[in-house]
Amino acid sequence: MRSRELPPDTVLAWFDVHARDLPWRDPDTSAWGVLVSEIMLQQTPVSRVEPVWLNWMARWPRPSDLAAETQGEVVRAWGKLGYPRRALRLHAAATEIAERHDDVVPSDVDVLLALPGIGAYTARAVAAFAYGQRTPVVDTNVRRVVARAVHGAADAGPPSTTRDLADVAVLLPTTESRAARYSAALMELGAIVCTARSPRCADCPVLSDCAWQRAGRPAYSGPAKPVQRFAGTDRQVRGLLLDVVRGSDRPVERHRLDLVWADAGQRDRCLDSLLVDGLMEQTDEGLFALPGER
DNA sequence: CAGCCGTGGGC
DNA sequence: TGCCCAAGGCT
Repeated sequence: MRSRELPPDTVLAWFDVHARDLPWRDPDTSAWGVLVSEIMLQQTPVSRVEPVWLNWMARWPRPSDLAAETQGEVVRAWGKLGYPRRALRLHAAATEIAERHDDVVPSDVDVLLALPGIGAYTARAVAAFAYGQRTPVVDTNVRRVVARAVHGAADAGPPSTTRDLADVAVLLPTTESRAARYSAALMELGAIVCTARSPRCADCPVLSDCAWQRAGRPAYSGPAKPVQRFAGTDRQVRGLLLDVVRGSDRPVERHRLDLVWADAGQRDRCLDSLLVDGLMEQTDEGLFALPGER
């Protein structure tokens, strides 16, 4: 099955010319490097990931290198990428890969899915981009591109993994290597042309085939998307607390943490949740440190 | 499955 | 400014 709106030849030719030169796209990048990039890129812009990824790969070129590190060092190297539990999960995944997969990142989607921090998107991204497999890779960019070009809608509706995967599966070219590259191309199209706000339709390779364009670019009519607050949430407070500990080379006193947020109840709750998550530990003297750095 | 989990940049 | 958005995953 071929898509009239997203023809592989057109999309691939565009990608050949316009693909960004990202370090994890270097042909020499290992499957481990691809996996690390995909975890870091979850909900995080490319520009912030690049320097951290370069440092990370120079320091821990194999899963076993990361597995040998303390959790605290890993959380510290994660820096301010956000969602630091990803760092712990990546460390746990590296440990499993080192111990149970002979230090080789699995290529099978179902095996990848069993690793911590790897879900429907990341498993298929690794299978496609590290191992060249033909499998639908569906992220927010792809969902938007398909919603517009194929379905004629301004944006994708609520995500449904099963439906989204089937939706994209029928678009993939038959040839394995072309399919993998096509997946990367759809993501790139969504990232730099078919963007969420003010899409650059004039630069789009499939403008003349686009169903949304054909329909006169109607406004989004689906259900309202839930807006994520941040200011004042536990997420913000956790971030502030962890930042204090992450920025210190020795365990910090409770008083230092009390300074970052006035509401003692919320502060205590967040501190406790950080301890429960394993992002922090308390020393015998009652000081706070990154895990494994007591 | 809806809500939660960081952070910063653009408009 | 406040809001939206950024290569999601987990419970």
